[in-house]
Amino acid sequence: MLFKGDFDEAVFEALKSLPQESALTVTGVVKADPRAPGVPGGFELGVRAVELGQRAEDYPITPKEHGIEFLMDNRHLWIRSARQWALLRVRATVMRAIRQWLDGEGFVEMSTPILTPSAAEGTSNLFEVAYFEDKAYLAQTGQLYNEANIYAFGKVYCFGPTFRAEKSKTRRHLTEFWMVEPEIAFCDLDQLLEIEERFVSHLVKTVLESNAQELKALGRDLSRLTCIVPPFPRLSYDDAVVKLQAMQADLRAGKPVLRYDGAPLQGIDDPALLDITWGMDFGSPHETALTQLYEKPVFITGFPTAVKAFYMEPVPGRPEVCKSADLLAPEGYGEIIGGSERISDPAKLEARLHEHGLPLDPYRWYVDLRKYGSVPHSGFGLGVERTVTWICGTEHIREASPFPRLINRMYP
RNA sequence: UCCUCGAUAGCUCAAUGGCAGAGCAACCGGCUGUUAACCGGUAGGUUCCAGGUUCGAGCCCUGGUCGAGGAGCCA
Repeated sequence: MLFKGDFDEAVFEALKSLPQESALTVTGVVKADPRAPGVPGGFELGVRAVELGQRAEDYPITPKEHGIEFLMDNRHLWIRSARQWALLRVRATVMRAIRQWLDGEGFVEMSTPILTPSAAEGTSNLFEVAYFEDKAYLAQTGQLYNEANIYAFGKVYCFGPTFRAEKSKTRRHLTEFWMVEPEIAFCDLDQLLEIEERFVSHLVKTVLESNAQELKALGRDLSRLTCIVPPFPRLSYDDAVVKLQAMQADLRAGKPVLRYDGAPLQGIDDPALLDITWGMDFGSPHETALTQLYEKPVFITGFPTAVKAFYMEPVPGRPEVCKSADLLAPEGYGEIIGGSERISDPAKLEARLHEHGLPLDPYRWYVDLRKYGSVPHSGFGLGVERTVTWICGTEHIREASPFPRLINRMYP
């Protein structure tokens, strides 16, 4: 805060004309003033002396609305803006809380490789890189390696960037994103879900404690976060399909479909988007609809074995479904966690590889894990940017990463 | 890969097929407890590219390029 009386008229005029984002060193007296904005706010600096560092010229981001292409071209400057600044500070809190909670629960952090050998499972979703005379692929999961790690360390997690070469152009997809993947020995699906709901609740609670001002700056409705405590509702895939079919029928009949709080369902423009029969995987419209039925995140359990990965344990007596669970964030945000109990029997695993048409050779080490002291085990992967997007109540995932990588975006 | 929409001043957007416009930013002046301030003035254009229709195209047609939203796939 500068006052005219504290400065020579000419100096005051010169300072006043400094362009936005010029660099200054200021000296002054800190004082409390309720009118002062910012984070944490309530304090301001009565400036007595100013030393000019660098005078900025034509700062591109002006105090008005900008288009997304322009802002993304100027991402290196956009992160200075209040909203982006708040969002990225929440992201840092989430990343800290992830390690804090897992370390406190006795998990051991294990790095899994980012450069991985030619995966036999379709490489269309993987980024290929030159590896000397050979080819390598950027990892899209560390899970298989973590299954090896648990037999040495019990409870482990890997936490790092992961890569998907999917040609997705939606508000939920990045081609490079951060994922934390815990894996636990002697753990079945029910126990896994208890870990997940405690974990996610801790992340939300830590952000509420650490970033109240940031959430306020983002305009987040805090009541949507303070309610995030265990237990989370569990909905079987079977029941979810029935619910979706009923919702679709009501929409088609013009009957109101209500959210958990009694307000009308949002975001389903065409009832045909909710088409589903048992056996189909969920698309994003299905997640959008289901998540609005609950105040908290909801687990969808027991997906059809056919639409899920080969390593998921089939349900005893009902092999057409597997011990899998996705966690869908509320308010239409959708999947933030995918998890399952893994097959622990070597013969069963080999049979599943065969059913998926996968060669045994690249997975020999993975099958080995079931031959030497195999135990029931489970794990999950949580997407950091999706979680931050949900906690912050943000429209698009690209703002949850400092320098997001999207299908059409590598700069800056 | 598919569907929908879009591209005009530095930025955000207007403009019946008939002179290219506004707000913000910049620059000049006024004002000061402002927070995307306010008042007055100045300057700012290869209307994405290549063709075509027309007396005349920012606008209509064809083909591209780029972007946004969505689908599929997924965290």
